[in-house]
Amino acid sequence: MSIRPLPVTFMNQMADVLKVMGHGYRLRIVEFLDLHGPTPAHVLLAALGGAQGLLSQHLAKLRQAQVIQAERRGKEVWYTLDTPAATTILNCMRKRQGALQ
Amino acid sequence: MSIRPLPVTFMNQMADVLKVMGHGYRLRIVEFLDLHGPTPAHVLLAALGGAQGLLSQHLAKLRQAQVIQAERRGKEVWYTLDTPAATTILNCMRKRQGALQ
DNA sequence: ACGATATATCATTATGTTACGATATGTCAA
DNA sequence: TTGACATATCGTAACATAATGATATATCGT
Repeated sequence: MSIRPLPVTFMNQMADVLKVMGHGYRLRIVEFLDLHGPTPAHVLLAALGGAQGLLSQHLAKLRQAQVIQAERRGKEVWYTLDTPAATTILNCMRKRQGALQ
Repeated sequence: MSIRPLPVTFMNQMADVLKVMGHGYRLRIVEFLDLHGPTPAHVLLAALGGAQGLLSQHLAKLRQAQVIQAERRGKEVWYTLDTPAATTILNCMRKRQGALQ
């Protein structure tokens, strides 16, 4: 039972997801959501720092790539991880921590 | 035993790896090496297509991020996957294929 | 030393990304 | 409806990346 190459279009989709996660700030957003579950943006802002507009832009990119989901609750917008792929990649990183540095 | 946030410097390193893999052509290079093992560049070129100089540039990026390793054997340069993280990410993608689309 | 093959690098252009500051929108409470 | 809070978007400058065509380097056989 040999492993076949994945379809090129699928590879390109996955490349987009990897690319979006391939940014320190966004990766920290993803990690925070993985550790703490659904979180409103202002809590992310307090935890991660930086300018409000910048956080919003990064959240938008993660949303576009369907890595996270947004849901408004009153004044707040709550963000949630939307793909188990993100958690899998994080866990892979956690396992490797120490081995790479 | 709760999971702690990964160190920021480590996160940034991993973000670089994800970013480098976040490109369709490079992702296909990584997949090919994962499926076929060590491979000389001209075989990759025949398999993946594109301009020779472009392949070389992408290989250089993957090398810089320590995703692959290069070893000259005579006229050829053989490339090998250098981090199990790449295989883990690929396997994650394989599991998810079909679920995303 | 020469030609052929394999790979890397360079210069350039086009395009995309990031961060910043400012401004706009949405929601609620008084 | 006004103010306060939460979030999103816009314009822009700095910077990074991608692809192309051309050229350079490396290795081998003759």
